[in-house]
Amino acid sequence: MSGSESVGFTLSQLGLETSRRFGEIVGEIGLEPRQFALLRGVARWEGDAQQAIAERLQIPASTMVAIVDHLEAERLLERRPDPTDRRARNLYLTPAGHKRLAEATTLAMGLESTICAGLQNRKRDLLLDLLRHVARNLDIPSWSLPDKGSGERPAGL
Amino acid sequence: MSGSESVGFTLSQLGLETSRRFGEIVGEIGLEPRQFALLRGVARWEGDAQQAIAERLQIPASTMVAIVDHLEAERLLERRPDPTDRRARNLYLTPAGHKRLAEATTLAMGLESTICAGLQNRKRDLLLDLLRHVARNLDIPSWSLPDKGSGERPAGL
DNA sequence: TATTGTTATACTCTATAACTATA
DNA sequence: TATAGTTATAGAGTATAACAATA
Repeated sequence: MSGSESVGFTLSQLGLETSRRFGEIVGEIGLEPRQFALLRGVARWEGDAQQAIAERLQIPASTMVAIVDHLEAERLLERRPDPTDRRARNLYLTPAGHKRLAEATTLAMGLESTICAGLQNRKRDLLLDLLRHVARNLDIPSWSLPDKGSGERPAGL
Repeated sequence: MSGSESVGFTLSQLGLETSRRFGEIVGEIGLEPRQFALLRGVARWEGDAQQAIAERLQIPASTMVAIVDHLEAERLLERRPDPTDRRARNLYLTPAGHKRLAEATTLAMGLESTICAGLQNRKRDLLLDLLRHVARNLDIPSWSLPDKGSGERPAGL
């Protein structure tokens, strides 16, 4: 973790730098990483209540309010009253929200290309396999990791 | 970075979890990750001035004061006056500091074992090679990554 | 004038708990 | 009573800039 030849240390460095780069890149179109994560979440669970989505993304309720406020002020998503429960606010992406999410996704794919530059497909797959092995060693639940076509997908960075 | 099959997303997840685990583990012997990083830095550059070490670890001067205060209160390191510059304070590990650093290093090696469990040496080396390739793609300077026996080593997580 | 270490301060981030309106 | 969303608030963490001693 801390010395030479350490997988742990290298992973923590690369993870930090990857997150930093991602934040920098989506920042160019005016998004913070967790705003991007929320746009993805709303796209995935469109029409669900604000707190239901917050819970799945592990965002505290009070923090959620601020993020939704901001994205709503930018007209990227909307709160709509729930017809069957007047306490609840259901979340929907606006057309602008869909567009912004698509842009951010494109940027994320660009970063993925940068990260994997010079790796043949076979080596990239090998790397992913090895990383998934490590994920299991760290007890990272599979639903929080990308994998081949199984059900739930992660909502963001 | 955000979707399935993404190296970027997986790296950021693993990096976060690795750092979290490391913090948890060294926490058991009363250290925070950056306190560990500083102990390592002082061991590596023992006798150098407080700010010189802070700069190498990219710790702001005012933050450094608090960390050194704490470690000095715990008698893990000492400030000693510089005989040639009365403004400067040179840092030294105490015997207890050396001991604590060794304990933390042992714990870090344990985490490394957990991370790499079930990987043959050949696969582990392959993983490290692939991660170094990614590091180059991300312009992470080689001096900040563990590598085979070259000069400067990273000071901590 | 510049630099070392320190202190004070301001700022961000986040979570906790109180509050309202509903259920 | 309990829950959805909101607001207010307090805490941690961190950086910025002012300060005293020394170069």
